[in-house]
Amino acid sequence: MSENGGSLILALHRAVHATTRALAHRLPGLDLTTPELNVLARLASGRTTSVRDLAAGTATKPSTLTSALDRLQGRGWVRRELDPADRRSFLVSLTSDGQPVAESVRAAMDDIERACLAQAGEASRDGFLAVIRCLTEVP
Amino acid sequence: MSENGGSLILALHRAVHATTRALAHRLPGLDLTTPELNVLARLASGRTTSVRDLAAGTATKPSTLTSALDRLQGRGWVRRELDPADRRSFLVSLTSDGQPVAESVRAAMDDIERACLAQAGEASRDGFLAVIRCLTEVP
DNA sequence: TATTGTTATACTCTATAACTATA
DNA sequence: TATAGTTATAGAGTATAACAATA
Repeated sequence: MSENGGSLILALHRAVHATTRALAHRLPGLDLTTPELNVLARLASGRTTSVRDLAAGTATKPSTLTSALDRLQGRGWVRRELDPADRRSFLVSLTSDGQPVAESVRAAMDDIERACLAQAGEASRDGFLAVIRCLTEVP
Repeated sequence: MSENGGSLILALHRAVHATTRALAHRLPGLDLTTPELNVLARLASGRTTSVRDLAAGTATKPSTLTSALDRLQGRGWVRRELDPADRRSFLVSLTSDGQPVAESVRAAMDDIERACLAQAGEASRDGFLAVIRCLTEVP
């Protein structure tokens, strides 16, 4: 496999590209972009969230989410309702049509992660998450 | 920090976005895109490579590299020479102007990684790389 | 006939700023 | 005055296919 570049950050980038392709391969015909996948994965638990929370949780810009949510809503998979407690804000949730789609996305992610941890060893998980966490919080 | 989503893949995506911003912050005025950063980081060691190798090493499409290399070449930082051994292929390398730029990119990446490992513990590195490696190779 | 790299195309993401409505 | 979300804009990435030159 030639050379790895010796950089955690370069390795990180390669992994994102690879998992994006692996997800597309496991979800044929769904034709979902990365932000759409991330939104569905986060909603799969049945949670209702604001756009702001989705932006923070999926590391995408609110303006990117607007169009991603537009597409998901256009497919009938996601719903936006005004939050009665703060009418500037939306409550984003899955529709009954969207629920199984989101679950299949989540299942594909879990499948990849399970296969990966089985190979790398469960013990690797902690080290992975520790490095990910500090890379995510680096100023 | 609200919620993490419990997914290695979502965590991976957040980390990439965060490191991209951290790099831009540490290299003000350089105005480099992600593929450009990756190319410079890979060339920083003085290595000469083909576009094909760069594509594999940075996880970007050859068609993306064409425009990234065009911009780096336009800034006088990178050079493309025909490979005499295979005249379909280019030898891509840094110019003398590009060398210090590439080294500063590499230094910024190393800086982030060092700070991160100091916090997470050197022992985390192996687990991180093991998970990254299998995520990168997942079919 | 296969491979290297470029070009072309369509769609999406990123980043930023301006804007509306609400707080 | 600040915040939530949308809209607008410009530049770039992604994916794919077609293409020329070379192998």
